Amino acid sequence: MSTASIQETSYNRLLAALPESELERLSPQLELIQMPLGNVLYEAGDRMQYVWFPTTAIVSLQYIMEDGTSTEVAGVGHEGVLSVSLFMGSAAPPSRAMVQTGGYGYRIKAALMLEEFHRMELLQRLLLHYVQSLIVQISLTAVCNRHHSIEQQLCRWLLLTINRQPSNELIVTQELIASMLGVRREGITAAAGNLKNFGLINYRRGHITVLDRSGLETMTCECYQVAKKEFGNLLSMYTTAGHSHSQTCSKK
Amino acid sequence: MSTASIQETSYNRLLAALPESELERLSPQLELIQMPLGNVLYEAGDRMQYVWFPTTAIVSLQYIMEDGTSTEVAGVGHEGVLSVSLFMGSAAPPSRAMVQTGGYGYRIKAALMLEEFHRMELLQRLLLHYVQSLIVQISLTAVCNRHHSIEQQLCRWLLLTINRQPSNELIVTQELIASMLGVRREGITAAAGNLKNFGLINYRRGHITVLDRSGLETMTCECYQVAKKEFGNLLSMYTTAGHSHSQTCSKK
DNA sequence: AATTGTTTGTGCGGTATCGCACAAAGCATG
DNA sequence: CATGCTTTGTGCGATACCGCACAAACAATT
Repeated sequence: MSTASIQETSYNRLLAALPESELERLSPQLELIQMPLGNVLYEAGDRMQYVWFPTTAIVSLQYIMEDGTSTEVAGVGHEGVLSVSLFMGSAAPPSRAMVQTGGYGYRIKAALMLEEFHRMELLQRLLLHYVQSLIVQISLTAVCNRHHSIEQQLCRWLLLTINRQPSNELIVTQELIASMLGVRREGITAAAGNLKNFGLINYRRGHITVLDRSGLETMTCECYQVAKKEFGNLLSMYTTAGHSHSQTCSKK
Repeated sequence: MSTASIQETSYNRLLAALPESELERLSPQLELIQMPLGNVLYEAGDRMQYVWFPTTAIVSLQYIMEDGTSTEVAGVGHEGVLSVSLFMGSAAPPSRAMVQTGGYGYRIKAALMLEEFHRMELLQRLLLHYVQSLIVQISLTAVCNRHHSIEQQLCRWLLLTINRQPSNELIVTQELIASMLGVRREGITAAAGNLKNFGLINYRRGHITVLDRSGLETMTCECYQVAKKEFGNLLSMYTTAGHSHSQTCSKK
């Protein structure tokens, strides 16, 4: 099938881990391709046409921010696969996949790959889809840690937290928030003091009350909106009028 | 079944999204419980006994570092579920789950929940397990961004990258590495200069050669070892002598 | 009402990283 | 081998955050 041994299907560890029978079923669909440096497999939000299994290439998953700057949240080499979101039930990936080290890999049409998942129970689909949202959230955390101020992160944390509960009064100490965000307690004190001066929140020992939600939303970083939207999409997809048969339909 | 409306199963959005028939099958197994503040559902590495669906409680997923300090990588409220690693094929979670806002939730024995996944094809299990490793990697990125120096992060990045390719010479500019790690190019220049002085690496325009791998390993942060081990476990589980029938066996 | 322990506020020097500006070195191309 | 562009090196001051120390405010308890 292929000539150079390093380019054989088995060099991708995931493909190699499949039993003979499974691999035989897939291999007619697998296409050996070059993956040159700088090649963008997909952009965030794209509808993915393929699933890639790198052999010698290394692909970088990058989270792109509004100002165009990007941060790598993970790398994918011969141990992995790209277009993971597809398996998770959402065709639109949260990050860009760009070849960071040129090389070879295999690709297979997304639709074919999805057929392997068509027998999944609804419960399984649902949970997997949630995991996808979780991945987004973790990614955002990584991004936020690198790029945004304590104040912005505090806003994000407050908003995400009150969205999950009925009241707009949180029962937490600044000390606890600090350990959540991985910063000093004094940093939280300072940031909270500012937000209080702006009239966005109020607080006393162990309690924080959100007074102006939209005010917080303007102060926080983009991470909040993205995270919120991600969960919103997930939930609306399952709670409204039954479940679409095609997993790849986009909201348009 | 339960009295207070806010504590009904439907208040957890995932449970609510299940069709009647599915929920009826699960509900006899679901146990309404209190989830008091500070309660630790599981520690990183624990064998999980339950799967939790919070209703009013909020749980924090925390990555614990060697010095005992912790960072939240994600929060889980009524939109989510805990013990996700279980669905992903690895019973040992990468992070601690601690109740951050006291409240209620439902729990179900892990073994029962796993039965819902027993019909999965091997391919599906494999891919899902990989996703779990990916989550770990993303989490580590978040942690590393917050807590470790550019120099440590550069070491980690170099090691993870050369582990994925045959040669120990990378073809990247410092500029590119900087954008990967989300820092200034000058920061990479400084860090690389140090590593060069220590004899750990050598480089020229667009090329970096790793001279002393174990030297880098001593300089990098714990994140590297964790990430490496995570992928190692994943791969060894599928490449050696067939697949264990129980997904919950620990390496001991 | 007094006491006690926890939580929050504040000040100060230290450090890592940033942003910018520009110089030096390296590679490629004609 | 000379030119030109990219990459790497260096030197600032500015800034955000840290670590520590301690004071002030608060709530719970006696």
